[in-house]
Amino acid sequence: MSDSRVSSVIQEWAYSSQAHTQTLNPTTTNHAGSTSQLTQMDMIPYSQSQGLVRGGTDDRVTEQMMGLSYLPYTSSSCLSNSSSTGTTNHHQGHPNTQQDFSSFLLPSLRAPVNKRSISKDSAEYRLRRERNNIAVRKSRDKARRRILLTQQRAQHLQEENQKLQMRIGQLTQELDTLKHILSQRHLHGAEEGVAGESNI
Amino acid sequence: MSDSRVSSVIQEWAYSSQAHTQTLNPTTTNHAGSTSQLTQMDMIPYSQSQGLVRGGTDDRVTEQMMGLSYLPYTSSSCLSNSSSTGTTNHHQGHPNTQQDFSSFLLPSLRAPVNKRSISKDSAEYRLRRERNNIAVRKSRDKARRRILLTQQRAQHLQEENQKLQMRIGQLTQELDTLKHILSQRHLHGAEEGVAGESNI
DNA sequence: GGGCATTGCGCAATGC
DNA sequence: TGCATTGCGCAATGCC
Repeated sequence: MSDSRVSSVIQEWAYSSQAHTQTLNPTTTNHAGSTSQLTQMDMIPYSQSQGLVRGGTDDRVTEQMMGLSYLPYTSSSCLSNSSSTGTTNHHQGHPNTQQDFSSFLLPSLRAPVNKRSISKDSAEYRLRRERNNIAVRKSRDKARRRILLTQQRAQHLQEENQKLQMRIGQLTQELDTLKHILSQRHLHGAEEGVAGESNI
Repeated sequence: MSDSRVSSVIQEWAYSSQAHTQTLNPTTTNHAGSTSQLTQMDMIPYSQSQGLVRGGTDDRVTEQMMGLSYLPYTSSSCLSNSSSTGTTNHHQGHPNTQQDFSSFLLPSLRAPVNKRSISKDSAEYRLRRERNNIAVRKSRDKARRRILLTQQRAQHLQEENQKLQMRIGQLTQELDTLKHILSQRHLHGAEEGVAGESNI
């Protein structure tokens, strides 16, 4: 769940440093910076934060936190950037004047040199994209259903809560009544006892 | 809330017919077709479906429906399409061989002829995009918080429900006890009454 | 009308 | 390897 913007930006930058030639702004890395504020909440995967809503008692999340996370990443302009075929428009903003420093980066951050030349035109790329798009739609439908179910569950629980509260009120009142009767009868019984004795 | 793909596709197509020159597939309109299946659920605006979870009892939404909505829209390839500056990559897929039929469309569906020539390079465009991006992040943060709160609410309600159930159990038992005592005392009182009379 | 808010979508990174 | 999840930007549309 780690913030993908850092790596993606670096990677994109690395990409651009080897093949792209766009006019971009050197301010993009702020993306990662400003968003890292809302990590904690965002980082909770659905399977954990929602799954079966189990876990115990420490699911509480400080809701107060995370504000302003939507402030402009950099308010940079991010003007265009058509990659090999002008298809992508994401993670723009890295100066083309950038030299290839990828060799100084950790291997994990280095640009995937010739990652099978993701041609973006290749049928394989389109196939993968299309499959991912399907998966994305599927996943989002699932998420929507999950959210809706949670809302309905909360609604149902609230209604049930009210009924239970009312039931408790009834029981309590009934209990009070019986207690009162009992105490009365107790007194009455004592009086009767006295009266009986005086009758003899 | 209506499916935006229809109009967007038409609009994009109209756009392309007047200025763009890409090689695209004429299969895009299917997008609208396949997604219209999951409307009902998707169409519920947060302000209504979640807002203050008020409204009454008709919030129920047929959860059974909507499945397979993630099936491929068209499995079309949607190869690239760098608009004026190669920035966008959405709603692609409209043959450049298309002629301008926009004049035959209803005014509301017609392409916004020279909608101030959304140059995509203009500072105004970037300004609007950036503002929208900020709004989108803000809105999504809000949605995430809302979802989390709903989950926590459901969790809390469930716990409270269990406590209430236990309380009801206690009260019921106590009530039974008192009722038993009362019935016993009733018998006892009757016996005492008989015993007293026979004593006379 | 102008601006922010929502929402569906595709892309890319990453998780599993 | 492939599907699932998630953040992001774009565009359309809703809502003042």
